[in-house]
Amino acid sequence: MPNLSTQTHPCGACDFYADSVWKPVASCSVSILSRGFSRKNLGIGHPLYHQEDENRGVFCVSKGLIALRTNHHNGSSTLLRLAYPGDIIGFRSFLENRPHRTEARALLASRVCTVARRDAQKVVQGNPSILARLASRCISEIDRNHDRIIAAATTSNKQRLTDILLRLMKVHGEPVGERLRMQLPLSRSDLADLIGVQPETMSRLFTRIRTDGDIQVSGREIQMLVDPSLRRSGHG
Amino acid sequence: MPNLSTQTHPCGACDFYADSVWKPVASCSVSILSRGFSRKNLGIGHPLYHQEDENRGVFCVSKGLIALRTNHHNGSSTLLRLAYPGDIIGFRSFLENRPHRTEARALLASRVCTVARRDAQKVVQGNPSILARLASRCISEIDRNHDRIIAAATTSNKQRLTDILLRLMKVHGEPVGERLRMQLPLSRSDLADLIGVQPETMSRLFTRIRTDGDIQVSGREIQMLVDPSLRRSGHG
DNA sequence: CGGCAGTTTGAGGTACGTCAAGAATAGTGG
DNA sequence: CCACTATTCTTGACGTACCTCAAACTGCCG
Repeated sequence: MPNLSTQTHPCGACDFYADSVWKPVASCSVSILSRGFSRKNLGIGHPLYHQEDENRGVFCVSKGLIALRTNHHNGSSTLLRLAYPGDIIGFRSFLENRPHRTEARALLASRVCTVARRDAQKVVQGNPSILARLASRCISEIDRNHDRIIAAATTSNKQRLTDILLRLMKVHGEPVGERLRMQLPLSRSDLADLIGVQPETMSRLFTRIRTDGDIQVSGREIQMLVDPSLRRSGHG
Repeated sequence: MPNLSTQTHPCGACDFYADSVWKPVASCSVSILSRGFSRKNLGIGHPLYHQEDENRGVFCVSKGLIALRTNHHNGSSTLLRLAYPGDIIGFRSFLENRPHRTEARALLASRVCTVARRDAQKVVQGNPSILARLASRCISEIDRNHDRIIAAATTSNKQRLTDILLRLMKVHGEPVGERLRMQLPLSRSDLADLIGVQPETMSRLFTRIRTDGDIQVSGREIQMLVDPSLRRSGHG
């Protein structure tokens, strides 16, 4: 039975507490936050929510990797975002009170913290600075989207794939001698959905990257030098 | 000399007052809002702000059409948004307290209302529901960006240009007999920057659309049937 | 051993980028 | 009103990259 007056913040022990959207929750509201708080483990491939689902709250990735994807009528899909620990997802449907427009699915074994919709609304109403932090997350998403739109318009698909591999390596890579190695958390199809090409083209892009020699590719295992000075390769 | 207690809302006479982000301003804060409020006319091609400029406030388009564009190092540029009356622009740099990442420039003779940065901050702090409305505008921008990313990945450039022309016609078109006619507010280069192709390709896309026969093109003058059932043409 | 999903490879068609030149348009000044 | 210029737009030619359909291959699991 928790003591309401001294109740600890549910995110207090989280690595990302300093930047948590829930950090500004005042002590008197911590009990509401705690009431709506729950944690959930997701195995690889398991969904957190589906497209068109009603919003159940605000989700925060605590561990692993979540893919946000929209499925199209013709069966294809587009990968819109990779959500890492510390990232908030589901905030659009929460703030606009509408169904999800993307599905969220674990690419790696993941852990997600949820603040149930009703309680999240109460806490946000009682503390505007949470809304300010949510707005900041919105703006980060806008920035990411703009970067992606610009990259799609100005950069070759091969270069964009290289950029993605470098970014993934920074997060997932582990040093092996003077190299970095990672197990790709994404299938070729997922990468194709991320770049916006067909799976066959993605396969051919890997062929071209492999023959360039800077990046070693063997199935989902990727290796490269620790500090690859390969941002040069032009827009081909 | 305005009577502070009964001061009228500066947006009160605006057509978009019902959805204005400043509508929730309480009567006691109207004086602050009014203090920071100014209106400005922009001739065609004139800038509202430049890329890298410090934020001067929150801007609301009152009349005309504003293009938000990012210029790249190599001299090219990408058109990220067309802002119409009622739209808020410059909110990212305002909320995040950072320089603009886009430039804003009038495509048509325009009028823009500004709430100066310092006063806007005060008013927002005093009324969280304004922040909620700003967040809602952020989400609209995210939705637009997602639609664009999806369209770029799944739709042919010819179809995307057709979609843009239809959307522009809804706003700018005027009936002439059983047809709609408009003067394109965008140059071929601007449209190329919007779709993400080269100007030469944009010219060829127009050639192909013209030969399809559903849309008549003559320079910047576009005509089509009032209710064109031409959403059919596939992804060719 | 036999499926099965994910991936790769091949062949042919289409569309886009690039460089280049030419045509149309708008703006300017006489 | 015309001539002139600058800009914008169009067209051509050629190489590259992507899409589509198809088939073969891989690893994995039953």
